[in-house]
Amino acid sequence: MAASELDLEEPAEVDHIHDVAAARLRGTRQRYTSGRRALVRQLHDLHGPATISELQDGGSDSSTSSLYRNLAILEQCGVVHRVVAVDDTTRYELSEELSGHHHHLVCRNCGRVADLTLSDDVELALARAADQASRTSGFRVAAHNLEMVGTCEDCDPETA
Amino acid sequence: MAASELDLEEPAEVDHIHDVAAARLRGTRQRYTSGRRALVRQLHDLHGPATISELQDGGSDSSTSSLYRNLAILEQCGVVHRVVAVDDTTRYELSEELSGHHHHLVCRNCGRVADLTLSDDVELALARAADQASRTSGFRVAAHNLEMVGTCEDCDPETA
DNA sequence: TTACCTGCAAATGGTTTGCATCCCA
DNA sequence: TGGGATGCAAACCATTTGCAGGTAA
Repeated sequence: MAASELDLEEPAEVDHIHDVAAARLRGTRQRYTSGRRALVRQLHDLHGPATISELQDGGSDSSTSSLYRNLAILEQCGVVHRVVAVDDTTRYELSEELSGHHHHLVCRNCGRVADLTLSDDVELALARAADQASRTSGFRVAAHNLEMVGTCEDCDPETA
Repeated sequence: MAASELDLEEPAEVDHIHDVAAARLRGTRQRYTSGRRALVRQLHDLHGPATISELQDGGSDSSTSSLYRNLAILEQCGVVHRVVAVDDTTRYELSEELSGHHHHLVCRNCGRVADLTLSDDVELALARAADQASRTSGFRVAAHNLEMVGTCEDCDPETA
């Protein structure tokens, strides 16, 4: 990307994401403040869901309580999605509506989480499995999450 | 099942599970106490992963700290598996080695979690997806968890 | 007779909340 | 200029840990 080194946004998708976020907040009489905008921007730039402390280390200058509050508010309006991975840490990412449908790779050693997009035929198989589960279980299945658990390249002794 | 109404075990699988648990503990110089045995029995009898308070309500007479300690110890020797569902509650179940490979249905309203077994062809598709992810991502994928999220019959307004 | 196990109570740590202040629509 | 937003510090709550008995091998 040839974008500016500064904090200016890359126009295309990011602007759209900001527009959606602002609209969603306006809908409930809330404001798209600079802190919230920075948060959304940060979540967009990352390659996978981030923990609170990763967000703070990543340059967020909001207080911890504001981070939690804003993430909760953005989650309520469907802009942010909360993820709890096997290592028990809570992470946040943009909602699939904004980031596209995907799944996660989780490192069982360091807790790192990366996004993973499945091929269409696997997604189709999952959708059919969801239908079948709806029919046989009494649950009305609305979504599915797949987590592939393993060891990332940094933690894999075989790779080193 | 025509087993006794009392607390006597059903011989078949449960005995095997107790045997495995006892052996695993012995391997690390630990004891299969009555509290641990009761815990394993309780986890076996339930239809899905249970929370600490469900275990306590379900008749466990161990102290809370012993419950946590024993679940951690049993997890370390591969008898118990910890699950964190979307609603943030930590749950425990017998490991897949003892309960068989399965996935979970989660009610996004009440947090209830039920076991779900997928058809072989879906499992095959997932295994292939895991292979592909291993090849393309740098992660060495060792396991996968699928969570179907929806509304259980008790919480579904359409069903009522 | 040494370990291991248990229960109680205190400590921990991530997350939430109360409150006073700040600030934008 | 009023209602939301923020920061700080205190509160909360699930989980962990220290310690002083118990208990089994």
